[in-house]
Amino acid sequence: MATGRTHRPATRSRGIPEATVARLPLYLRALTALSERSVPTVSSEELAAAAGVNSAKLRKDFSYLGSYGTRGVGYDVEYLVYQISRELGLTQDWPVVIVGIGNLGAALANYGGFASRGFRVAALIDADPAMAGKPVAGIPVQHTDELEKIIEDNGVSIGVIATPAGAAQQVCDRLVAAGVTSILNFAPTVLSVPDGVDVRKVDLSIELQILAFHEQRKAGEEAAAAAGAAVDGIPATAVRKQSADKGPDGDVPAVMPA
Amino acid sequence: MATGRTHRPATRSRGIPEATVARLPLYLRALTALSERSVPTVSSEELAAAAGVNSAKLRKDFSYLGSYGTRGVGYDVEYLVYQISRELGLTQDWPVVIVGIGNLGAALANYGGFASRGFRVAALIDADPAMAGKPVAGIPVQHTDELEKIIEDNGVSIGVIATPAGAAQQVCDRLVAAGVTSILNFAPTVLSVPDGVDVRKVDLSIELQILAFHEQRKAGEEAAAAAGAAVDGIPATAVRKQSADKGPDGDVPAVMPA
DNA sequence: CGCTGTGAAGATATTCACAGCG
DNA sequence: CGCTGTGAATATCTTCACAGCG
Repeated sequence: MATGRTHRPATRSRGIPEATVARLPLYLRALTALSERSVPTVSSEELAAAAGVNSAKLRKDFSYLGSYGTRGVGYDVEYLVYQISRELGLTQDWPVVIVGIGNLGAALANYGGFASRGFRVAALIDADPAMAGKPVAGIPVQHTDELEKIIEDNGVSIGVIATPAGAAQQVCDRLVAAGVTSILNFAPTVLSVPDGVDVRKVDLSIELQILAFHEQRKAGEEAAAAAGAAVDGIPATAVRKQSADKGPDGDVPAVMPA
Repeated sequence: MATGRTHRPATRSRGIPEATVARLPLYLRALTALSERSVPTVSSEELAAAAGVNSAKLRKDFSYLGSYGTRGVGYDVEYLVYQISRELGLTQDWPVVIVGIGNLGAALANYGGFASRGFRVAALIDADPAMAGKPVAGIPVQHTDELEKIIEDNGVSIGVIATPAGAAQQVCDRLVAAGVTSILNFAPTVLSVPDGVDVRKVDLSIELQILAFHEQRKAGEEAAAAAGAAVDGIPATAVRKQSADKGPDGDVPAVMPA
């Protein structure tokens, strides 16, 4: 509540469905691997297997981009690599800033997948004065005070937030005010952003929780009638297990304070 | 192609839709924050705002769990925290191993959100003998040779892979063979796993590419008829931009080799 | 004949809008 | 009267299955 909208409303881009967009990078990676092995063409079946999807889905996805295949043959690898890259906007250079250079921020700075896809780490920013000047992944860390200047000087439109949860919204606001319109958020918080700004979220703990859900299900199926459903009819005045104890700060990833 | 199935087929658990499961952790986090502030009840509207979703969706999500609210009032925070925790399987302890202790692995090991949700880092594993014994986040790193023993001794069913792409499938196979049935994969590769094993993927570079897509779109809308569509009718023998150069190993996050 | 491209069917997910309980 | 819980309407995504091009 307050700062207006929050999530991207499935912007319904040109005509390409969001679900398809989310898979294009997957196809691109598989195609790049083929390209490096100098494979000239692939069938939808082969490429789908390499990307971990089914072939009908892949063909439908590609159909939104245009008719880039050849019936009876398959797809030209190089051609598709180019088309998908272009569609994703990877034929241009995207300067990116990473804010919050703890373990995670450092891992991101070192991540090879960035540079290899048109993303260039323009700057690393941290609130800790002791970090200033220290090189991480060959790039000197700059202090948060410089944030606005860095964004403007480098024409940065994509920002990565890897700070503790408590600092994320504030950093986000500054990034947005300085002109950033896309944010990749690793802090476990919901960010409020104005319309027109995209936020994507990566949350390690959420992924684990989803796994735990399915894991529990599996265990339940095995034990089935074995142990029997012991815990279930809880009185309306709950039981609670591990909610309001533990440290004062909910969910903060223990990266360097920013 | 080869190792059988690949992705989780939307296991369609009890009756709870996958999309709902994916949001439960979000609600849980918001509720935990309220709980810490000793807020006794919330309306769907308030909670939805805190979780960044709309209230109709939230109510529908909760309706799959049961009727835990009170009409005219809202939801009891503590009670809901418990119910969601239980549904997600967080009332039990999940020992987790992290394989690949580079920057990313270390960030994960230090991540507070794990411990706070019933996940316990049972062991850190790395292939580099030089790492063995070195403590990371207070836990001594063990060598890959011990992997099977560690899994069995600790009854681990969830594994986190933070190795370079090249090692991921191999590590995955060993984890699965040793009894792991849920995997969180940070390596930029498609993992093949047998039926019954869940894989979730977190891919930093994919998220950025999705942002770039939308970012490009925004730019395009602004410039609209300005610059005009210059690049488009490319001959079928592509142009390629940045595919087959760069280091020999596609997408590897530059974490410690495993 | 093989494989793409795609309508149409089916499955999921989201949103609306309101009945009905506290 | 306020707010939940939910059928019904809509939107989105996936899968099927096959026409039709190379």
